Amino acid sequence: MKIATWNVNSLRVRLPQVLDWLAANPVDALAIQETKLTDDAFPGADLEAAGWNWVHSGQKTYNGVAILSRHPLTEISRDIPGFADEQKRVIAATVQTPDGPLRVVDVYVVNGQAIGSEKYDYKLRFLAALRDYLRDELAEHANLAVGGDYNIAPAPEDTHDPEIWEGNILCSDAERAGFRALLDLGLADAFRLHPQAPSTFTWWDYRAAGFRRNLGLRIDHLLLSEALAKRCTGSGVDVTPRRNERPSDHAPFIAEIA
DNA sequence: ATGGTGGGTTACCCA
Repeated sequence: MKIATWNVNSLRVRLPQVLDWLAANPVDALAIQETKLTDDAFPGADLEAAGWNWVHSGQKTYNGVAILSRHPLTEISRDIPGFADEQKRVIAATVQTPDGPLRVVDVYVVNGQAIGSEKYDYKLRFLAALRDYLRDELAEHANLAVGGDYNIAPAPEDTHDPEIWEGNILCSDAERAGFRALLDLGLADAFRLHPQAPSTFTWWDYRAAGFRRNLGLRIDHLLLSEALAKRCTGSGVDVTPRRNERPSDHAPFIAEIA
């Protein structure tokens, strides 16, 4: 079984690339972020024609999250219960795999813009609410995978240059503490369950030829409950879609579960 | 060290 997460930066633009990628990577679940579409504009018919079930929670221009699977999707939930938020950043569904239910939470964490800004404060509040939500999800679902764009590089080695990034947005102590609090619930960072090449990233700035020079960050993650982590046999970033024409600025991250 | 790009929209936008 394979689970993946990918920030596509506009599904309107990236749908052909997503369909191509899915054809080559028939994962059991794909968590998509930044669809930037309202629900009525979601390309559900195109996905269904290719054999994919889907759930989506979107809005105009910004944010928007979707889960795709060839298996049935049930127990669909949107947003973080009890956390008032106009922005569409969270969706969850239970994937009815042949091997049993897999709970998938898809999250697009707030970017935060700059330390000390209003958006940064919103990010920290979002992370605290997410932790409480995932605590409850874990209590109900043994097989829980939380995929998404967390907009946090967990450690200095998750940046191309700690000299530039340490203490900066996406790398501040408070953001990293918010991420660690998720791990402390009993979730494992699938990336770190297996050996990885140094300087492996999931996002590269469009500017300054960031991808060509591998000036990236590892900010997209799949967190696995203990039961899934025990069965995780591999994980890695697929950089190939980042080489496409008109690519997303993020690459997919995949975890394989036995 | 700076500024660069690419989504979206037509904004003092957001990443």
